[in-house]
Amino acid sequence: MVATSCFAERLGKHVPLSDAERAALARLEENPRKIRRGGMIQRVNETVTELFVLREGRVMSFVILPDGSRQILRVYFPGDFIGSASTIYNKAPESLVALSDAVICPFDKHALRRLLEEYPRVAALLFLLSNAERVAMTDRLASLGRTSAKARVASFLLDMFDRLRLTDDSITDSFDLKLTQEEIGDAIGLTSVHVNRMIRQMEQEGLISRANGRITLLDMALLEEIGHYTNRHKDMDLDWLPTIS
Amino acid sequence: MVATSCFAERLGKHVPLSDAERAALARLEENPRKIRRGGMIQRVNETVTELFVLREGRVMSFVILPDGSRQILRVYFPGDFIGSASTIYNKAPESLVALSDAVICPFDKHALRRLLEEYPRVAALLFLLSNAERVAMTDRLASLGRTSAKARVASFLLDMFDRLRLTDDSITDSFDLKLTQEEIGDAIGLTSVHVNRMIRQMEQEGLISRANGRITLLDMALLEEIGHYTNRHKDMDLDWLPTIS
DNA sequence: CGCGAACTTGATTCTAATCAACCGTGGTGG
DNA sequence: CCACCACGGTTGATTAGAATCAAGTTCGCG
Repeated sequence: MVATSCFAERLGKHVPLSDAERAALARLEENPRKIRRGGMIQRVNETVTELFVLREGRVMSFVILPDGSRQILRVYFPGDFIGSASTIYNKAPESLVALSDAVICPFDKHALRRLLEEYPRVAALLFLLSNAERVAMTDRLASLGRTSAKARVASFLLDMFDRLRLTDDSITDSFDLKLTQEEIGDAIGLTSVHVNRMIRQMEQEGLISRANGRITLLDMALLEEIGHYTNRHKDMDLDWLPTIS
Repeated sequence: MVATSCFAERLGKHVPLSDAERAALARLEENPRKIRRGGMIQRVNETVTELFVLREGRVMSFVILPDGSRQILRVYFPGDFIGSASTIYNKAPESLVALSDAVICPFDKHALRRLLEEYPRVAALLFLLSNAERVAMTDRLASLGRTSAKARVASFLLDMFDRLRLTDDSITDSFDLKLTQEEIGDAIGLTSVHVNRMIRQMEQEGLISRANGRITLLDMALLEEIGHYTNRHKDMDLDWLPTIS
């Protein structure tokens, strides 16, 4: 068996990888670094040449607007590829902060270049996953642009849930959000006060229940309807990619 | 001189391309197809195996929510690569409609596969541009989630302007929007009525002026401030990519 | 035990949506 | 050729949904 990695494992869920590819991906994770909850990984406008694989914990990307308000752009989970913006921009367009204690594996973009050169199939795969991220963004965009506060909360919860379940099979109907209501609000364009009211309302209606930070989804079907949510992870198809050479 | 293409020309603005790469990209555009204004290119949930290069005109991607409201996800200009979602999904997550008479060049995703296999540097380049699209989405996300109606209109106009200028050097301070106020609203999460009020207000304040569908930006600096807008096209850096072999 | 951060709740304000009417213009068919 | 129509734009009045402001309360932790 060849050395594997968090990232290779994730990619391997989509497409079989050769041993050489696995080894190459594992090399990206040679320098794990621990980050404390709240620790800043990357600051907006800072010069960056590094990307990251998130191995453990949770990380968020966000921007702060001139009036001080924050927009959380994305919450990342183990196995996610973070900071891809530095492939095109020398200055970070977004900040990265650990939402929980986390382990990240930084690597220089020149390491990525070598990977792309030597393993074109991996390059293709990264291209596809970047497209998947783009689609995830468009879903959020429709949510923020055209749906009610309640719908946004519902779809946000479902999205977190489905993404967590990708890597953790033990999850059936409940999960630790590990976000404050203020953070939820900053992710979906609401104030913490209003997020609270919506969560509370959904709890009273029997859609969800809560116990010390843990959310249980009681009526998944109704939540999906309320949030206009579609699970994008189910029907991905990458089979048409180049086969292992 | 080797046959070139709309798409190769665009990519070539970022990174020098070899003749072989140009030729390969040109092959994607072998089957141009004319589309009338309003013509549907792709319907959401339909099975799709094609992607497109937009050669002429304008195209938008959008979704319709169950209550009938529409969210426009992206407006595309000549040289743009459209429908990349079908690289991962067999069913289209978004619809594509021509905003003006347009010429699109469809190609099958298996043609893309061959391209990615044979020209790894192009694969890398597509990966990077997909990341750029993702960043553009995050900018919109912050705009919809955390800024006022006026700010959204301002940043939307500036974004259109800067993207048009990428391919059309003759543009200095004015451009044809070719969108109805309702379409603008659907792009930035407002009603047409409110878009009208904002545009009108910005006109009175001397920020912009209008003449039969043509917008002139009178105070670019102030517009950027109002819209919290940053031009992402200026400081892209792809020089670290593999060099021509 | 006391402190601070997160959560909860009510009262009020404000932004944008909704509803409704009207105008101007370009295209169409009688 | 002109009347009419449809679509996009404009404007005012009213409403609704979320923000804001303010004041507790609960919980985890040093």
